Amino acid sequence: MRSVPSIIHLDMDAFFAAVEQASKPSLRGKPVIVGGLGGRGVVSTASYEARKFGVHSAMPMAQARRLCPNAAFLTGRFEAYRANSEIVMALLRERSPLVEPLSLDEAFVDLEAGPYGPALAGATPAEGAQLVLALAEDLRADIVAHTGLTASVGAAASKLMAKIASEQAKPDGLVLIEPGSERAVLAPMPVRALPGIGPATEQALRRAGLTTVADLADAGFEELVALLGKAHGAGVFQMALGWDERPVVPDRDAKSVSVEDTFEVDLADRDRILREIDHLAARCVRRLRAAGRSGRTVVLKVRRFDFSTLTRSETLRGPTDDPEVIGATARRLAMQVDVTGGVRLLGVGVAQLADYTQEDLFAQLEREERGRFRRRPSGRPRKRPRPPDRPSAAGGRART
DNA sequence: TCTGGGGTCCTAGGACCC
DNA sequence: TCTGGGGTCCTAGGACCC
Repeated sequence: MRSVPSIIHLDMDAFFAAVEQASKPSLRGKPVIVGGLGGRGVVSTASYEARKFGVHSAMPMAQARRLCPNAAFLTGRFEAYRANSEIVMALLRERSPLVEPLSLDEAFVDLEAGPYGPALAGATPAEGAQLVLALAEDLRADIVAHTGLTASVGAAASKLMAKIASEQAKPDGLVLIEPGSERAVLAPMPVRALPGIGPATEQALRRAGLTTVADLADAGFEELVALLGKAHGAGVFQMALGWDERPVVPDRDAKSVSVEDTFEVDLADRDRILREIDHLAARCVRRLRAAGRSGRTVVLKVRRFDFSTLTRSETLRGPTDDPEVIGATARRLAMQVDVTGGVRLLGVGVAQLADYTQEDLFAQLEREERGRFRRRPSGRPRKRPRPPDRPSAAGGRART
């Protein structure tokens, strides 16, 4: 691991709410809550003023209203957030070409690959740390100057520790973790401080008597793998030791595109459900095409009245960006789902993405195939009838 | 007060192939 | 007849993150 803390993690403070406050002075210093305003909305971002009342992300909006009735409640304005995000990301890229955005408001930057890389590489650890601190403060000031928004920055020798540092820096702060001090810094922290450990993993670890990161390190590789499975267990053990060699990777291609809608009132009518699926498919395709991609696997997501959520997917013979094909596939999948009692959410997504195909030959094939089936004399089953929860998959592949 | 929307990665079983 | 073993693809679900 490097001896200079030249990886930084930047996290904008209460980003959506802060953008609203920056663009509307009357909101400054007041609680602002951004999220879904409908009956089933949740909080997307709460300003720090609102957090004092106990409001936080993912909280149902109705609860937020009870806790903080005098807040300004706003729906998201994503164009504004995206515009501010682009300004911030551009400022990061001035510091290094190695910028890895994690979301609109968060990114890793590897300063070693930037203009100060040589200086950092040639520096003693102490000099290097001083230089990183100066660069990070300059960055934070630059962001305020260009956007009026504050950011918290963590600097360390790895992504893991930079992320932990930025968490400690919030809000509007800068924290540097000295290379070599990783284990000592992590040891007293609760396991939840490690990225990738959520409520379920925390519970599993607690049942085994492990509550701090030091406990994880002491437990050892074998026990963590037995408890959490191969990949997760091994990853958690490495993190517990402060060990992380993951590079900062810019320009990661999306692996799936999806859209979903939660309805104000559950949908019970099958025809209405099928119409909604068509709309979702059209929206999904718009996003797919905007990204210049096409997809081979169509995924339907259904959340029922009781919040039970299931997915059904079908892999086509080739990638498509045809809304007719994606819509028809999703509708077909919907016919396999029991919707009695009602549906609160529908989603349509596409995975196994490929770069845009000019001719979209596979969509043609899919259309021809459907046409053939329609012409088939009625009453005759096409091929073998599909079992209700097992759509044909291998059969399609064999004809490719 | 019931619980958004957009993603990522992992696991596990069955099909299929050699 | 009590029956391999590995690799890959597909599907479903779950945990997690912002």
